[in-house]
Amino acid sequence: MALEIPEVVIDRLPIYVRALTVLERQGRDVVNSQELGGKLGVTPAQIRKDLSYFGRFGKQGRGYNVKRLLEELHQILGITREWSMVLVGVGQLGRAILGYGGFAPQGFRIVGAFDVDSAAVGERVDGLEVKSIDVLPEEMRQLRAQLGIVAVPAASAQQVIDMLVESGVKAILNYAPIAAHVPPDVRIKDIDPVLALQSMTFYIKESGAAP
Amino acid sequence: MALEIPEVVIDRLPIYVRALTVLERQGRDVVNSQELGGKLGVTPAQIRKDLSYFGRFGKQGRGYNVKRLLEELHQILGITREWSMVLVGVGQLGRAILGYGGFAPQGFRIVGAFDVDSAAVGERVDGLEVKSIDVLPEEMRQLRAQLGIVAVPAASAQQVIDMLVESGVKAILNYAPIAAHVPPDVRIKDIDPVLALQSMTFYIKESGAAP
DNA sequence: GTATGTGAACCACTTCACAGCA
DNA sequence: TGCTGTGAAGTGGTTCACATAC
Repeated sequence: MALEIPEVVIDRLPIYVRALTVLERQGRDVVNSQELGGKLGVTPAQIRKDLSYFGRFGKQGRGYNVKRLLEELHQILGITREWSMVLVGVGQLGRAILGYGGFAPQGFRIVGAFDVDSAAVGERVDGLEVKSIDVLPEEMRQLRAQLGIVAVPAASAQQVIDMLVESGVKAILNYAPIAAHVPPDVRIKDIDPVLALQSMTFYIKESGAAP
Repeated sequence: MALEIPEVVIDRLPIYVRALTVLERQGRDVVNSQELGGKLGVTPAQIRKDLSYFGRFGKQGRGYNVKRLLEELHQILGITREWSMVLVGVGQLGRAILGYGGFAPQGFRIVGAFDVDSAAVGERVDGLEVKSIDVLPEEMRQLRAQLGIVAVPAASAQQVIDMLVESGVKAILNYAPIAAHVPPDVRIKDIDPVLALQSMTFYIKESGAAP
């Protein structure tokens, strides 16, 4: 159980969780690495190796107990508990994030919403009062959110990220189209659909007629 | 110019484009791999190696001409032209995608919107009439969209993806939380903020107090 | 003098293949 | 017998370091 687990491995664990959750809901007791791999487009060996970083969760000749493995993965990823998040940027994108129903069922709750635009401040969106970005630091002392979501324009994103880091946030989900700088103890993941599209067009650029 | 360019390389090109676009707007003529790397959190050697797959765009002793390199990258990625996309799923998430202002400036246009829900069909959202999923195949013959965006619930996502593939779509941006199966000639990229969050909590799970 | 382009060396992740256990 | 767990082998990507060009 070495201390150096590749980040790619950690990135795969949530997809295992997702697939196992489906299996559990279907009432499946056991699954083997072959079947799980088939569903996810991952080789069976990959799955077994990934899991072996954390322990021995399977039974030879049978496979993995779905419920047991799911619990272990929850534990490993730290998603047995609820996580509080603050959102910065309550424009069109920010509102969509606030309204997104996919976070809550997985234990991620948005507990604060902030914006620079004084027009938005004071407004109530999805049950949350939008606060001024200026009060972020003091509000954060109450909220104690460990996660931040950034949904501001590129121009102000780095500044907002600095404020979140300053306020003690340890992980950031960044929707702004910038390569942000954060201290080494802070995690950041970018969500940028345009980048995804731009890399896919490379592979299909010869095919199909232009409009 | 080998035929086997690593996918990771292709995935980085759009971030180079993004950074170079900013530099161009600032009126910068030249940039070297050191500076560009600093902005992006990528080593200078990485950038040079990545670019070397496609040609020699730099000048020794000087660096890269910003405008020239940007044009080359646009060409490589196939983003000199406009791309048409169809959206399937006009729920809360789909509406947010339709309203998202980040696609159009990069040349990605949503030209069709579809839904299973007959209540949504016929409605006009962001200037587009929502059509029934049933007419997707025939509509696609007119629209000739090469890209598809999937914003339907997990339960129907694979089915929708199959239909898009059937209709000739060659790349899919998938917002549904599933590991979809597509033929080898079809590209797919997933956007799932929950997965991003769940992998970050691994690293921060010891820190901070629970609510 | 300075920064690119690139083989070679290095490192990290994936896959293999089989011993070991249920 | 069947499938896990895992060292060892293999593969692919990154970094080095320097010849090359401006």
